[in-house]
Amino acid sequence: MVICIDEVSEIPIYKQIRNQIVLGISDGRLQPGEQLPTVRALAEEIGINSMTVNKAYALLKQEGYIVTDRRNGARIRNEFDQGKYLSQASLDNLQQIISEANIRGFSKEEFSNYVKSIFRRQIYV
Amino acid sequence: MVICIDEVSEIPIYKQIRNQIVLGISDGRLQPGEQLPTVRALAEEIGINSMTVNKAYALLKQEGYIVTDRRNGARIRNEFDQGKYLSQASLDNLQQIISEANIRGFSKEEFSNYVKSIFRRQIYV
Amino acid sequence: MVICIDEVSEIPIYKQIRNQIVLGISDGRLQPGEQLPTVRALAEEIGINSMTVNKAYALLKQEGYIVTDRRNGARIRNEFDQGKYLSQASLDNLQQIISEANIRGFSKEEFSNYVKSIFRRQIYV
Amino acid sequence: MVICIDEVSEIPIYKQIRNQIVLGISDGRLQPGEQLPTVRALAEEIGINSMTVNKAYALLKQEGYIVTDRRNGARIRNEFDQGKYLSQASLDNLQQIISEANIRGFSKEEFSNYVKSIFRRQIYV
DNA sequence: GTGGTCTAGACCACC
DNA sequence: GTGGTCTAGACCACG
Repeated sequence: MVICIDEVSEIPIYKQIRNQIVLGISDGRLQPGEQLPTVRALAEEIGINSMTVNKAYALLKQEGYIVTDRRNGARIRNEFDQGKYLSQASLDNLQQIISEANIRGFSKEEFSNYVKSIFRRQIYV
Repeated sequence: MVICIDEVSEIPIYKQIRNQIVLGISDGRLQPGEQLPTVRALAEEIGINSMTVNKAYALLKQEGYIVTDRRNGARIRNEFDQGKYLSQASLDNLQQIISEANIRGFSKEEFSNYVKSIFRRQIYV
Repeated sequence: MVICIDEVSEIPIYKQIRNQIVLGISDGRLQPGEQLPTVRALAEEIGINSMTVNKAYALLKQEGYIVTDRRNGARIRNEFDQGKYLSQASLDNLQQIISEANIRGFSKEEFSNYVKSIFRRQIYV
Repeated sequence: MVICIDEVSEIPIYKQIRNQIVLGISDGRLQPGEQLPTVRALAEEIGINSMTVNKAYALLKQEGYIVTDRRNGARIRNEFDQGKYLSQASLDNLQQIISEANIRGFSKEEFSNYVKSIFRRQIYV
């Protein structure tokens, strides 16, 4: 999977990496148990410092998306908690987005359909 | 409308102010055309630096939520573009939230219903 | 409060800092709401890199012991969750320690009294 | 006795082996004088590098839990020093755990009872 | 080889 | 001024 960094974005690089890997897990480009590139390899590929990749991996590990193993490097977790909850931060974000949508003229049904149109299990096999 | 600052939050204060005003517009606590407190008044009321309020107002103006004129200070915009679109930043955020939801076991329908349950036009008259 | 680093210890410096601050909170040398030295100040005082202190503070923040505030730097949290639980890591550690005690001849009562003798709310006023 | 390795754990494998053997001695699954599998056999059984098992055995020997002789391989020590003391490392760990417990609302008596509830001589004969 | 830690020094957003 | 982020390069424990 290719990681793309937007250097002018105000989102820190380590978070961009984290976001794209979460995205990859969600849409199936990254399969459970799949091997991630090593910290050094990914750093070199993107052209950034390995500490930054390290921080991204540490965050993903802390959030439970990946596991790190001294032998094999980092891997996508095998099983995820299917608890159907969102983190508080995501919930707050969602509330803000809904406010924006409301102001921009979305009705409840329109926005719900809009969300549905984005939500797709895209399995890349 | 009362603005509440969470000093502990990772979200910068100026963005908290912006978020709460957008929320207020969305749920009707702030009506189109309504006058906002002056930068100095709001800063004093909250107990923060007026530069911070200034920054929040500048952001709101740039995003098209408020208008300022030299005589009357800041006011909520009279009419909003009902174009039914989201800013690119919100769209990116939404995509991330949906990814998280997908990984946590939400189905498309479950999540869309979840969103619907949060989306409410709360008109405070 | 004085932070003392053992340079030859196998415990990473950032964790030594974290440990000593938790200890300080527990025995009252650090009061709820109390100001911590800035990242730079503590780094200089100890004679280490500020990134290392940064990492210690980030860990303490993540564990809920301190809060950071863009205006005032880092402070001890005001209120702690009194849920009477231990982290899984501490529980595992405790089990190991108890095994060692058992092998070294402690009876259940002796060890429990031993623990009691260490457990003291030492309020330094 | 079965040794189980958690590949995801942050605890190095050699220490996991050491911990489980100490646990086994404590609860009686490993009897004084009992023969341990050879380094090579255990490594093969667990499916890890024999250097890792070697390191675990070296640590156990250094801590006085096992003895090795050239002919018979490794054996659990026949008699343990019943001096009712803990290693400095364990003492430090215990102090940290008690701090955490104190902060989380445990009283001295509650925690000592909690410890007592974990402390059990489980003799597997 | 891997991830984890640390350094010295820099820049940034926020307030 | 603060904490947060990033870099370039180093060393270490682990396996």
